[in-house]
Amino acid sequence: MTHFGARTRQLRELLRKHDRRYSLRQVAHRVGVEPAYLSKIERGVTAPPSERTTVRLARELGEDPDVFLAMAGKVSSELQAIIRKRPKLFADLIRQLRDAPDEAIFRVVRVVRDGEW
Amino acid sequence: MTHFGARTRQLRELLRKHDRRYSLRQVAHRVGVEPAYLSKIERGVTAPPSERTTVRLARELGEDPDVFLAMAGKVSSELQAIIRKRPKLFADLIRQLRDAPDEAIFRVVRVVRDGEW
DNA sequence: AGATATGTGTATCATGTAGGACACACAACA
DNA sequence: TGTTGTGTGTCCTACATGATACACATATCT
Repeated sequence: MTHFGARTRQLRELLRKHDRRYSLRQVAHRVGVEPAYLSKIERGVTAPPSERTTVRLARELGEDPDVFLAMAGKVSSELQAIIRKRPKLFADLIRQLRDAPDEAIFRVVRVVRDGEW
Repeated sequence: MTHFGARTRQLRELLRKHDRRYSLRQVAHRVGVEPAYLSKIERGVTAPPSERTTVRLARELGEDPDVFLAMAGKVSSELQAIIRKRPKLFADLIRQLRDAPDEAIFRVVRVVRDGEW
């Protein structure tokens, strides 16, 4: 398991090869944090940042926010809010799908999306 | 929306009518917190307690832990862990079901449970 | 060579989270 | 009437979270 910071650095350095505006300092500036802080995050000296900062970082680096949040050990507060509105239903559903193959979950998404009920 | 503390007090006082072991002090003792703390929780003076304490309280009062956690503004860390393992899949699924009627979600649970795929 | 940019070490801080300790007033009970 | 139990007010605290500020050495342009 490669930690959150390592992944951040990896993405940033990849982008940097074609665009030198992806220095640690410039990314930190665009994301709205101090360079020293981003440095510590990338090296894993500090725990991953807040949800807000994690999402900004994800957008900046072209990563999926939900995936990036997951690597940061978090679940989007938006998703949590959806679950909290109908806790029993969603808790049952999620536990039910815990060991289901990706394909099965994806099928559910598709079926619901296409309203084939 | 009746807050977490009010609901706790309500459940406790209901149980107390038939069993005087459901005094605030005794419940607090069994749950493992100070009476003064539980008092503050029930009156909403303090924010809802930790996940651990919330779940103990739920069990003590015969409430569903997921529902109780939801009232406390939280989502079980167990459920979060499941989501974090496949963030894209679960994020899509949950957003997809945000506005679905209860019945539709329940049907999904049932279908997956019975393996009718 | 000089200016500018880069990553990092060290120190510090504000706020939130999750409670514990203790005393007090009141009610019930024997 | 004393003892026991009950709920609550006040004060305090340990730890985690989420960062900032600043200085410094090094690397990169011009």
